Amino acid sequence: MSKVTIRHVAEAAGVAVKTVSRVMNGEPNVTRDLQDRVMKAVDALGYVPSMAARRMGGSRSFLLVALNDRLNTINNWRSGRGNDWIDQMLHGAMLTCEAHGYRMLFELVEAGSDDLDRKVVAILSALQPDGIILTPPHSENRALVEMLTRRQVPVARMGVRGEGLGFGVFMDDRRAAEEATRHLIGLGHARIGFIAGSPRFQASRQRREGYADALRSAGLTVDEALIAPGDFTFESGVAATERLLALPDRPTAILASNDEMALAALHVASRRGIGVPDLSLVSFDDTPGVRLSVPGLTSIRQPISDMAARAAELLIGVSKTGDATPSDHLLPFGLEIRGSTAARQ
Amino acid sequence: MSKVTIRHVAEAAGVAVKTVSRVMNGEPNVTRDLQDRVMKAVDALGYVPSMAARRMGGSRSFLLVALNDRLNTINNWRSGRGNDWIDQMLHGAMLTCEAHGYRMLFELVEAGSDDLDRKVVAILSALQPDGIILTPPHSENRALVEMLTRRQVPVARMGVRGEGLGFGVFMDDRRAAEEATRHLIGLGHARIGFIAGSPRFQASRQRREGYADALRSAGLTVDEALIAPGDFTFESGVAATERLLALPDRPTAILASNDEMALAALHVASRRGIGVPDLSLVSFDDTPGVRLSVPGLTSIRQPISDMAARAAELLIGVSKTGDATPSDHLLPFGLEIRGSTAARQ
DNA sequence: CTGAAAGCGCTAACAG
DNA sequence: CTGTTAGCGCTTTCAG
Repeated sequence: MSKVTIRHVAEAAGVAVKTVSRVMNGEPNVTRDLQDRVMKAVDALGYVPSMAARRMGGSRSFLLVALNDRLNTINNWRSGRGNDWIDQMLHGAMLTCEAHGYRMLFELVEAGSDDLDRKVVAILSALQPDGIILTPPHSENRALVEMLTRRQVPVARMGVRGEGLGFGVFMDDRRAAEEATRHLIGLGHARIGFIAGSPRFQASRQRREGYADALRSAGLTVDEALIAPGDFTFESGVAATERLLALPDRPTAILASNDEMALAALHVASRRGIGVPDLSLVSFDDTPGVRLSVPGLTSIRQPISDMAARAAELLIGVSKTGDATPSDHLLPFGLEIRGSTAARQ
Repeated sequence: MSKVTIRHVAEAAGVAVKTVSRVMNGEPNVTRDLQDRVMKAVDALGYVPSMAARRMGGSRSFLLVALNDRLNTINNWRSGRGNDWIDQMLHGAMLTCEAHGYRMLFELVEAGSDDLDRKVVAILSALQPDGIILTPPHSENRALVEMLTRRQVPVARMGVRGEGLGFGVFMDDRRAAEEATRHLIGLGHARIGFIAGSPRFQASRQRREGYADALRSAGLTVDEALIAPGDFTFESGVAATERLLALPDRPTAILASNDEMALAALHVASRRGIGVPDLSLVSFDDTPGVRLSVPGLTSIRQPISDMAARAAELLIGVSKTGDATPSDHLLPFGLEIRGSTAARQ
C-alpha cells in the first residue's frame, strides 16, 4: 500500500517497465490495448510517479522556479500589508503548473546583492528546474538573464519585454497610463498631476511617458511642475501630493504610479479638507486596499495572474517539446473605475 | 562548469564520495582536516547537492508540503481580496525551511471533496515530503490526519490542538476573545454584541465561549439576543449587524469573529448614521484591510507566521533526528488597539 | 511496437 | 575515522 513503484505497475499489467513509462508520459508507440491495461493497473494501485526519480532518470524535473525579490516580499509580509504581486503570481503560475503536472517552487533572492548569481546557481543546482520565472526587479536584471540563458535555463520575464533574452510577458504600461490619463481628460480635467514611481523600474518610466502622451494628444501641455517624484512608498506619496497641492494653480486630478501613493494622496487631500473626487484620483495596480478606501480608487489593473499563467504555460511548453524560447507576450490591462474619479466641477 | 556532482568534489578533494556526503550532511566521524579539504573543494566548484538525488539515495527529501484549502484560497486570489493567511504562512514556513536547507511546497486541495484522500496520497507519492503542514480546515480533518499518521508522515496542524494526532501549533482563541471582550468591558461597555463565525471551524466556537467567559467574569449576563450568527463573509456581517442594531436596547460595542464581518459592521453603522467608535468595534485576524478602514479596527492578531515557522521547525527536527512527534505548541496572540474602540459615552 | 540494460547523483549499510 | 558497494525509481539508450 505504501510506495507503489513503476515496477509494481509493470508486473500487475504484465508489461515492461518502459511501457508503463511510455504510457505515463503520453509517448507514442503503445497499442491502445496495452495502454488500457497499464492505466487499469495504475488506477488500481494508485500509482503516481516519484518526482525525484523522474528527475534522476530523465531530462525533466517537472519543476518551475519563480524568483522574487527577497527584501520587498519579506517587508510586505512582515508589515502585514499583504503582497498582491505574490498572491496573483501564485494564483496564475501555481494553478497552471498543477494543470500540467508540474510544481512551482517559490524562491526569494535579494536583488542587487553581490552574490545573487551564486545564490541563483545554487537554486539551479539543487532544484534543476525546467524553467524559471523572473519577477521585477529580477526580470529587468540583464546580467542575471544572460547567466541563465548561458546555462540553458528557459527564462520567463514578467513585467518587461524580453528583447531577445528569455521571453517577456507584460502589459503595456505606457498605454495604460495613457488610458488612465485620457479617462481624466474625458472627465474635463486639464491640470492633471502625476506622481512618478521609482525610476529603478522600467514600468515607472513608461507610465510617465504614457501620461505625457495622453496630454499631448489632447492638445494639453506637459507641465513639469505637475510631475512629482515618488518611489512607490506611502511617504513619498505624501510628499509628492503635498508638493502638487501647494502649487499656485493646483491640479484637479492626480495620477499616481501605484496604489500606495494614491492612498497617500487621498490621505493628504482629506487632511487639507479637499474632497475626493473633487480632486480626482487614479492609481496603478489595483491592489486589495483600493477597494476599501473611501471612496474606492479608480485604478489600472495589472494582469499579474494572467502573466504568470502565461509564463508558466510557455515554460512548460518549452520543457515538453524542447522548442526554442517563445516570443514575447503582451497581455491586456484593465481600468477599474471607482468613486475616486468624477467630472470636473 | 554546469553540473558539479559529488564525484567531482570527491576527486578534487582526494577523498571518497561518502566523505563528501558526510561533510555535506554534518555527520560525525570526519577529521577537521578532511572536512576543510572537502569544504574547500565544495566552495571552489560551487557544489550544491541535487535535491532529487538526495531523495533517491537517502531517506529524506528536504521537502515540506503545506496543504491549504483550495476553494477558499482560489476565491480570495480571484477576487483580488488578498490572502493574509497564505501570506503569513509562507512568511513563517518558507523562511524557516530556507534556514534549514529545506524547501516548502504549497499545495491546494479541496476540503470536503470525496477524493481528498486520493489527492493527498498522490501528493505524498509524487513528492515524498518529510512532513506536512495542515492549515484550517484541513488541520481539523481527523480522518485526514489519521491517514497521514498511518502512513508515517509527520503532521503539523495549524490553528488547532493536536490531541494526540500529529501535533498542533495554535493560539488560544477562547482567551483571545475573552481579552477582546474584557477590553470593551474595561471601556465601560456592558451591552456587547457578538458576531459568530462559521461553526465549521473550531476557533469559531472557542471565540464565542471566550466572549461569554469575559461577560460572566465581569458579572454581566450573556444575552443570546446579542449573539448573531455569521459565516465570515461580508454579507453575513451585514445581516448580523443589522440584526444587532435593530435591537430595542442595542449594543454599544460589537465583537466580530473576523475582520471581514467587522468591516461589514462598520459599513452598516455608517449607513445608519452611527459613528464608530461611538459604536465600538473589535475584530479577529488583523488582516491588512483593518489598517486602511477609517477608523482602523482594534483587532486580535493571530500569530500565523509564528505558528507556521514553528510547525516547519518541528517537522524539520523530526526529519533530522527521527524523534517522535513533538507535543502541541501554544503561541501568544496580540490585541492591536486602534481607533474603533473607545470609552462608552 | 516492445523490452532489457545502463545509468542519473546521492546515501545506507557495511567493511576496513 | 574512511572507503566500497549496492541500490533508490525512473528514463534513456539501444536491441529486438
